Amino acid sequence: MTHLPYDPYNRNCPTRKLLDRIGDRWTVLIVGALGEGPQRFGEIARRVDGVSQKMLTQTLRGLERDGLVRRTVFAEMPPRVEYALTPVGQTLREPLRALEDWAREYMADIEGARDVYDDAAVNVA
Amino acid sequence: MTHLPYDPYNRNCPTRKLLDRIGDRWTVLIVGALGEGPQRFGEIARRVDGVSQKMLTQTLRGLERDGLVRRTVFAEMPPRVEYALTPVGQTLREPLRALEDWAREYMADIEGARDVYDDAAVNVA
DNA sequence: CAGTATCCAAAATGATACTG
DNA sequence: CAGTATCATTTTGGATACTG
Repeated sequence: MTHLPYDPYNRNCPTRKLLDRIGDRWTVLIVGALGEGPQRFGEIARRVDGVSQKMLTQTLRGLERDGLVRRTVFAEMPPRVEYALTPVGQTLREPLRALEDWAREYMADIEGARDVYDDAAVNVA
Repeated sequence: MTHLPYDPYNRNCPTRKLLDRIGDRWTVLIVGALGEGPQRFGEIARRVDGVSQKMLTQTLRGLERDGLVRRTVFAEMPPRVEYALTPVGQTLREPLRALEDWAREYMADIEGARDVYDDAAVNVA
């Protein structure tokens, strides 16, 4: 029995880890927002529709921890904190953009298929 | 005040919907597995390390509903059911592969940064 | 402004037992 | 084999109140 070329399906493979990393509701959106340039906490909060303060803080901390985002605190009053993608963080933009492009091209099809499927189910019920 | 070129951050934008669609623990992995060819339920279950029967069924049903996967039941005994990506499902492979490539290239960096960050935190504590 | 601390609700996932 | 049904649990996320 030969083994697979590689095993993205085994736990602890890189893909799996990435999924754990970006597979939450906010990470991808926040990286996307920061892709347009460094921004302050409040700006990101306003831009990413629906994030709570808690989730924004938590997600940014996680990204900082992983070296994808740099956090700069200016010793001013009132406080100013700026977030920016690091060079590694920048590299994430491209694959995420590919996903975004896919979404723009196909999500309507998906929703169409979904409606058809649900209608069929209703007819059966 | 000009508006943004497009708003992937607003609820109900395509990107947001895609994230809702694939942003769970199993969808991406299962699509990846099916990318290697049509497979039976049990094969997928064995290949995707850690999926429970329940989650596999649930995820496959969702993908079928959205027109990304086709489910074929053979009237045999014991039952045989084959899952395959639809043409639209196939198109998802490319952006997902981009993400996979990124993971293979950068996840080690991420984990390194994470260790550094955590060590620093410990020293402070 | 940019957080932190708590508490709580809801959603996602897992374990287990059973079936055509 | 390929599911379904149910229950328990683990995560996640949101609301709210408070602070340097």
